[in-house]
Amino acid sequence: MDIPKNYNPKESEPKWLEFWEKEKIYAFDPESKAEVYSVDTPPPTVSGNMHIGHSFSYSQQDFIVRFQRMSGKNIFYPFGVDDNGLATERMIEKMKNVKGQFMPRQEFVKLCYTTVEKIRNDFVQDWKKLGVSADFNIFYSTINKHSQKISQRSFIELYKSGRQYRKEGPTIWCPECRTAIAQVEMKDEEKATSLVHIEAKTEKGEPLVFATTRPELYPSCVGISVNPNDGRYKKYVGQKIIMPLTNAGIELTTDEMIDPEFGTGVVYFCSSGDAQFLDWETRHPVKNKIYILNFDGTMNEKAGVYKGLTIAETRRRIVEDLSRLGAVKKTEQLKHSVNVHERCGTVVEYMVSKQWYIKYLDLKEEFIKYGRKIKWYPEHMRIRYENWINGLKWDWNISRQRHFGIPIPVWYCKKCNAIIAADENQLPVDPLVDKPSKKCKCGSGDFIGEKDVLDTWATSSLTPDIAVALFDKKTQKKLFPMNLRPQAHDIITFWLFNTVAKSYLHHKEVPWHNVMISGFVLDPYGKKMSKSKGNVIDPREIIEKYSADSLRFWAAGSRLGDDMPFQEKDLVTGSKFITKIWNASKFASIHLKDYDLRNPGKLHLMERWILSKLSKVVKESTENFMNYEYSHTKLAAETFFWHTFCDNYLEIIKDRLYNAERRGEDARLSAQYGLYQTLLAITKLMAPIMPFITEELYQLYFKSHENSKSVHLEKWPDINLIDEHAEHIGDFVVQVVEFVRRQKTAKQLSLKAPVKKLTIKAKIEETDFDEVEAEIRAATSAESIVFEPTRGKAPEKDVEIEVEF
RNA sequence: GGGCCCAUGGUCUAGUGGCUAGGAUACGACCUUCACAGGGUUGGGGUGCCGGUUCAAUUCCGGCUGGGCCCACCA
Repeated sequence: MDIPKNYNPKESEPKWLEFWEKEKIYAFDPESKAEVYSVDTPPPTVSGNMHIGHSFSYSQQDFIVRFQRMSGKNIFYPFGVDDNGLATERMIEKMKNVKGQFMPRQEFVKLCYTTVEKIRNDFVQDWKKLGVSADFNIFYSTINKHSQKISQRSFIELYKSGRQYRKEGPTIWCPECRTAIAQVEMKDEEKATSLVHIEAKTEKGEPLVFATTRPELYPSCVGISVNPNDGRYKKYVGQKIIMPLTNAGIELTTDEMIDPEFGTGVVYFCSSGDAQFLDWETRHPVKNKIYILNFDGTMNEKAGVYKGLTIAETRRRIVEDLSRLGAVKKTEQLKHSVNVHERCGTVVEYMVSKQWYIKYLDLKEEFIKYGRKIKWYPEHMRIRYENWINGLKWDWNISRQRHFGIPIPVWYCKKCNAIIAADENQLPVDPLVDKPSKKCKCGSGDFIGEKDVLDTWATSSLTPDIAVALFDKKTQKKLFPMNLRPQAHDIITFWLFNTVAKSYLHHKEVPWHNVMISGFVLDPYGKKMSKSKGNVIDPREIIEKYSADSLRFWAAGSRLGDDMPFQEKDLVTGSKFITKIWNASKFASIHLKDYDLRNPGKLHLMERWILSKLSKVVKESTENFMNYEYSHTKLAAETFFWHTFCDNYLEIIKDRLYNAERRGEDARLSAQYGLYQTLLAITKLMAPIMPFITEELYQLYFKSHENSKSVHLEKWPDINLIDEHAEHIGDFVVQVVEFVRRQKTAKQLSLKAPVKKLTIKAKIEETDFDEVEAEIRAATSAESIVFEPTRGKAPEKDVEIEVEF
């Protein structure tokens, strides 16, 4: 079949997407005997559209998967979406102009469900258009019934094994929005504040001044500390410090965290709303904590006369009252960064309430051990994982006071307060609607359902289980542990770590054998892209303008794990590559019209040369793909194709292809063989990176000779025809041709301008030269060639060339 | 403040203890009917700064500067 003049990705890409889907090219086959390669695909958050960072990292993982598929593996590549998180909740609130907290939970959840259901398909479309070769029929959503069941079962299992417990703990709270928020919802903000120096007295009546930026928390003060090495205060340590206004007596303790340089070197700790306190408390347990804040940010009765006041009012009043007593010694203005709720800008408070935790601090060493059982690509990313584990201070809080999430599957007995977990066979449950399957041990049938939901990470850390559980037990064994977890480096500490933790707790097994960590896309100046900076790039526009293949080609240009600044002009390279391989294939198809895959008995030296070079490129490409170094494969294949194959090989064999009557049919057949084999191999090498153009070329030409339905089901090239001697002679030919080109360019002559006499001295035997003389003559348009072997004469250069025009 | 990573022509990158540091893009010159003007050939242009190890450093080590991600953040 003829190859048309031009290639149009706008027509071609949708055509092949449809073809792949219809022909189920990427379908997982549970019955296949082939080795399984399973991938724990990251489920993107349903909160808008695919961004450029997604297109970068999903392309990179897809290169690897496509390579593994062509290597004969039975690919398990599911696709999920994450739609139970805060991001989704916020998106729905914005889309529908509602506030979840002011709606009945059932109603809000229903709204989320139906909305997400509607947009999910469009959302996933972006990933298909990128050419991600997932089996989109193996699909899950982290809020669907299936995931709810898995997630709730995980909860119950951990509860029964004693790993899951409930206790009072701090929550990050926004007093303005009156809701618990997650760490990711906070941002830093520089705020001007005043540091108030307050004078207390020691037991013996000596003054002791401490400084605070949070005087409003004064009534909840439960501790006061200095640095153990601070000589100024050593003599007071252990004494009761008498606080002005409240007359509370608080023991002066020491703590390493105190910076003697800051303020006065004396710090007070308040059990309400203060993040510092939480850290301090781990070393100084406090029996009688005082909570003075209501969830709406006002003071409660524990604050005494300040009851009912807001934080700001309390602050002003307390400073006034202390001043009246003469206890305020100084007020310094300073700037510091505080955590605020990113949506409303309110400074967050740490409130104490009942929360569910997974106990895992005792497993740090195990987690590190498991991390070392996994192969990391790139290797150094493991260090981030270990740093995170070593720094863990709290158990894993998995409860959230939110609306749209997977319900925590427990009830509390109204009579005896016992916790009743749901039965596994009644999952999924909503304790606010459903009832336990049996009565409480105390005999009561009256329950209160847990209203909190699970944090999104509690579920997304189960993606291997969720995906694998879509199949029967026998198949599951082949799928788990999975082969690969691909993801970006920003969530090593969340998603990756949490998944290892859950896998340890449930299976005593690593969730996957390999992880590949992608980098970030930065803006053209190397800065982070963010919506607020307005420097984001929409990958859909890039695909529209340049094609998905070009975008993927660009994504293949960065080494795994490296961040890459985005510059639109870099997309041009991919488009040019497409044009080049299109035209080269067009050329080949013209000259291969009468070719029927015959293997010529004897190969011409230039064919032995190109096939030897090709063998090395294939070997290099294969090794690099096996090590997740797709960028090296791309570079090797690209350079080989453009320079070795197009610039030199094609130019050199033209004479034999066009002039069979003069050069002989055998010479032509040899060239056809080299042309076919090499171009087919290049097409296959590039198929994982540019799935569309390679499919187009395969379908247009190669398919009639090969027997796969798609290039993506073809066998990965395996060619081993290394011939060092042929390479040496072939390289010599190229060297001569390039030298003559340079001479012509220097004289501003056409490359086809005839050369009167070409004189070559080289360390090459005459017999070898005879084999390639005709090639040199044709490629240089030389009228006469004088060749002289230099042999043992040891000239300065291996090759000396003279050109006479 | 801590951890990890990165630093190569204007821009994006490859690579190496020693050949003339490779490619892409941008730019200049020339070529062009035989696959390709979204082309070909060719040219100029580069190892962030300071120190150390070494016969020799772009490569190894230390520091600095700049950038990225994560963590902790000042009572």
